[in-house]
Amino acid sequence: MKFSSSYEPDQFEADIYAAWEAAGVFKPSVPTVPVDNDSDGIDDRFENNFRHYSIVMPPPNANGNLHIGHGLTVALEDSLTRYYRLKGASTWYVPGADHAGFETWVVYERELEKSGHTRFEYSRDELYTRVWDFVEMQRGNMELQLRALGASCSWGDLTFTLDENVVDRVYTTFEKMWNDGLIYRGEKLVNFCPKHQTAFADIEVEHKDEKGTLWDIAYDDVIVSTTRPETLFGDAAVAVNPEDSRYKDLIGKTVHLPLTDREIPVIADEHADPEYGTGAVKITPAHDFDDFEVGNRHDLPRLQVISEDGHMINVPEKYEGMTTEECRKQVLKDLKEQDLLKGEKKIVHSVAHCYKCGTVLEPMLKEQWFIDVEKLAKVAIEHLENNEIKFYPENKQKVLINYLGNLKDWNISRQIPWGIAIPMFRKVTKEATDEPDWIFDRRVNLQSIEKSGVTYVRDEDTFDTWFSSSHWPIVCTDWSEENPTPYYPLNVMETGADILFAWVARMIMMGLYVTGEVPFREVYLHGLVLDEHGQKMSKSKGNVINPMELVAKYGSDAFRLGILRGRSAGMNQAFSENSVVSGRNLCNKLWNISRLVQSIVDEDEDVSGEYQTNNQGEDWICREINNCLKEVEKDMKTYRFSEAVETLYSTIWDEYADWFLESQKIFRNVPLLKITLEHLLIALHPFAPFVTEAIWQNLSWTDGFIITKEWPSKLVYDPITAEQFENIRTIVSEVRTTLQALGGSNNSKKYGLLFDNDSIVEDNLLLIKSYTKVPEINYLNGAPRGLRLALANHELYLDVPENVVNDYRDTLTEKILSVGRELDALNLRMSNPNYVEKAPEYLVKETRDQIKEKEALIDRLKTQLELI
RNA sequence: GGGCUUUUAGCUCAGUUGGCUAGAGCGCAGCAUUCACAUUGCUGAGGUCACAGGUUCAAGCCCUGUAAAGCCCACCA
Repeated sequence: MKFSSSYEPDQFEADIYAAWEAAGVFKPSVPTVPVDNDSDGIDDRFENNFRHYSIVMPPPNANGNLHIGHGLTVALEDSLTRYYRLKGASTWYVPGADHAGFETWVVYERELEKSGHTRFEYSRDELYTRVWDFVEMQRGNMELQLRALGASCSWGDLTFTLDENVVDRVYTTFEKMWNDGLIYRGEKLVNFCPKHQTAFADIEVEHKDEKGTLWDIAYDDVIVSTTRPETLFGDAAVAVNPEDSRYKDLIGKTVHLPLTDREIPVIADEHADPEYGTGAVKITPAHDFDDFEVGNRHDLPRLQVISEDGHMINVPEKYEGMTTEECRKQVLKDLKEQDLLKGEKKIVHSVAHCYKCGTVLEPMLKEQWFIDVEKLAKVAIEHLENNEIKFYPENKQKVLINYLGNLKDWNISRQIPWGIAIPMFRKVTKEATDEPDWIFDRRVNLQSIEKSGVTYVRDEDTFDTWFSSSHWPIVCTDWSEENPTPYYPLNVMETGADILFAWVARMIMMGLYVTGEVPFREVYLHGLVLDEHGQKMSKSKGNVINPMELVAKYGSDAFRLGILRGRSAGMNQAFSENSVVSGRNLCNKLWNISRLVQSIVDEDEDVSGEYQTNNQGEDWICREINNCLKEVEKDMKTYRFSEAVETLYSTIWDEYADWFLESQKIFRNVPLLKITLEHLLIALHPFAPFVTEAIWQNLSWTDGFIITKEWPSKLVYDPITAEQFENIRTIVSEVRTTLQALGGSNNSKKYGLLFDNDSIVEDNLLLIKSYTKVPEINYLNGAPRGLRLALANHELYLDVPENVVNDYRDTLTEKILSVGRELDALNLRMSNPNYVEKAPEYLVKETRDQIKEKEALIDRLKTQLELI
């Protein structure tokens, strides 16, 4: 006997994981590149879908630790992987690590600052090397944590987002897009973080409502309203609404720009809202997104008055070099002195912030690389509307289509050194007028290149990480034009619902652009893991749960079972340690179940051979296990993880342990015990990989690894006999309930049972005795006495003395009343002719049968009451 | 301003094409104790399914509206 009395996860987990890895069981069993594919008459596509199962991990930050969301991701993805592996598919779960461009850069820059240095002391290339080393030092942590969570991923295929093949693929796509005219260099307003000195894509910007002030400033006869007086030096016009009668006469004239000697035109534009402020608005094309558009419509000059580091430039000397904040104060003061400040109002408006440091973002005129997304989005929408990708939850499909329909061009330039260098070189030889201003070249290790006597220097920017990660399904599966792997498209993309737009949308666009196919067949989006009160976890609130601590405390399986509990696609749901405790309990229960089965097997060592069923309980458990397997299969197909776990939980605990195993203490059926336990272990394995493998390795008769076994086939049993077991369960339950209802303590020790002619009871005396724990069951000699079990309707009596029976009168009366109420409801339904006519026949028949049953039950209960 | 989601037991959630007496885990109350497991077993209490209408023989589920909570998108100077 190798089983200790409780399951101790830390005694097994590390060894088991190491053994799996050593045995190579995580690798796909069918090669990932196509082998010579002889025609065997089977449709390749069908065969591919049938035999391969591929899933890639959303790459965790190589530099960080896993958080609770990663814990959920791994629990979901690994359960799928293990399930399909058991189902016989060649599964390929590709792990990844993210260089996390901006995130990591922020961390690194903080380290630099701590050591008293700044980014300006180093060249871009030096910084890149330094960050690389910094990340390299940390990288192992994340991988160890994935192992502790039990991720059965193919480690040899781990993809880092800066791997050579990733960079190659990204450059190939970029070159193709450049040649296709989908990439352009544009001077546009971009959201710029003055602290981090980089631009962002629209999607990375965090808008927050903030209190601000709306000032009214007199520009001659026109009073404009603005929240940013300091930008007035960049004004190119004043706009009024063409329908606004107040200003009609002014359109086309000029007004004097305060604090300067400039005159600017008054223009008519829809942008000006007559209802807002004074109805006249100053137009600053270089520092406001709306104004930029207005400027384009009216061909206005873009005057930049704020530098990238947030200081005033190109302004009257007095203001030159001030920060925007200082300048605002000074401008307001000067305006007031000249009596040009006509009013102020407190307002709440939405302000763009850096999602990392919270700094207010400055709209900044910059030359950047943009992707013209219109065509890409259009193709993506077509495929989505064609239902080529199935979404869980379903509604995200529409949400995504809607998003893609309104997408603006995508800024892919970032001014940070940590990332994939943009492979573009700018012409610096001025005389070469015939040559293009920019050329594509992969030699980004060079700062400058020569081409037919012309010198070009490399753009120092790097790619937005979403640009490279939009290739994730392609690069992880090593797809290529020459060798399109059967593992692409992925069977499923599992990731967070919060990055539907940032990542999923872009993977779809890029997958279609590069391969012509959608990158995955299904998408499962998980929601946020909230704390137990439904609050978002955050460091500042101090409610962050570290998954690795829970793994250490309760075991990896317990964590996985716990985090899957009560969770459904796309929903932000609460999580508490309780659910992990319940998972831990299940593991221990299964361990002890196995311990008991093993002990029976040990005692009856010589029994072997095929299983067969010999009594009601045995047929019944076969039926229940079959149902459970069917349910789990259905749940896995529809990504209902929580339900799958719940089904297994109750089958293992409430049915196998509480009913079947108890019966097996009397009837021992070793072959059946073995096969049923194996079935349950295999079925639970996707969710609780370690404890099931630990048990598998400890059982005397099993061999190999459970991880590579076959998903159980259905058990053979007799359905009629199985159903008879329900009788026994009803009898036992009624005995228990009645004993409890009698009040007092130790009832099950005090009273025995009496039975009369009743084959079910007679055949199962020992079993009933064992379940109910009554001291004895005797044949009833003479007239019935005690309490007859009226619900179960069997010739079985609780042998209790008359005074105790009397105490039971109230319970009985109450029972008669409640059954009577149910009967009334049924009769009412039948008295409705529409019901009898329109409801399906089987329902009407069912109602009739139930009425009969209830009537009979009331009769029995009444008879009994009279007897008392 | 547009869109999405949620509202079911004390808490966290199921309830898949409408079908009768709405489920689970945790928590709570009572009973049990040399039994594989106290990380246990047995029993029980607890719900006008947010609200108001409507469709239907039948509504937690479908439709309309209201309220509350949360999220996303958008240029409000």
